[in-house]
Amino acid sequence: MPVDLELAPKQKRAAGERCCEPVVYPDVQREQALRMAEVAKALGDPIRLQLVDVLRKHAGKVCVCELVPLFDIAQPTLSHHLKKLREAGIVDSERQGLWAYYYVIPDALEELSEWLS
Amino acid sequence: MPVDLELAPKQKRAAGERCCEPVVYPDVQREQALRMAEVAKALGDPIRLQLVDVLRKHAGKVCVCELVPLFDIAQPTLSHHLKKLREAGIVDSERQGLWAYYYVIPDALEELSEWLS
DNA sequence: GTATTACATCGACATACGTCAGTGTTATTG
DNA sequence: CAATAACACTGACGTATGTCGATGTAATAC
Repeated sequence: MPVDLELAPKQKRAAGERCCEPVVYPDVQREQALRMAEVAKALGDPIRLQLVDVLRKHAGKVCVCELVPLFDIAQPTLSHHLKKLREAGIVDSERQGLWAYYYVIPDALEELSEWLS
Repeated sequence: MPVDLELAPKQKRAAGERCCEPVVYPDVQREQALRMAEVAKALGDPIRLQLVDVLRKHAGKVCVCELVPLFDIAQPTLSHHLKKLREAGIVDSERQGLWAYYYVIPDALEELSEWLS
């Protein structure tokens, strides 16, 4: 997942010259960076990261009522975090009666994971 | 990298009963989540993610003056992003005369990368 | 010395974020 | 029907963020 991009070689600067030439920016990578940054941003909160951890570990679907006591935050705050994860495309939910079951969307983390490795 | 944590099994709720028992929260995972979330947060901006991408690709050290023309932002803004990456422990820099050279700290992304995979 | 270059820091701004108490919505219980 | 439970949404709050122009700092060129 590299940027298709060549950097100008470094060299001693002559008098009154800029140190480097401008480089063309490839739009190819831009949208991918936007997608991955969105995922990373959603994981950039310790509670959300642990939420994803729990959901991934329990490969099935987990009831919100089981998540609430795991964290020292109010229920609306947890609901807010789950919404953020939903908006980032990392998790999805299913209603069953009174309960809401959350699960990690398969391969949602794959692009970022591969770029990181 | 799992959370050491057991979830209460789901079951039909009897009249007037809560749907699940409270669960003990393990502090073991907490600090790891804080570290990984800090890294993820730093990667949660498309420009910073691309900065890391460029620096990783060019395994050596890259002059700031080569990074500026790659992005459509002012130089102080880029400096700000580099500072964020430094504070997150992802990159470090070296001064050489007028130039500053940035590089990715080896293994800085490893913990998050392994957790994601 | 002065001028110029590379980069960081400062101050300001609008926006986004994490958090909560309160409220609303929907489904189940009795 | 009314009461209760699970969860989402609203509005408010202080704080953090991304951005820029202006300024500061240190090194090189003349």
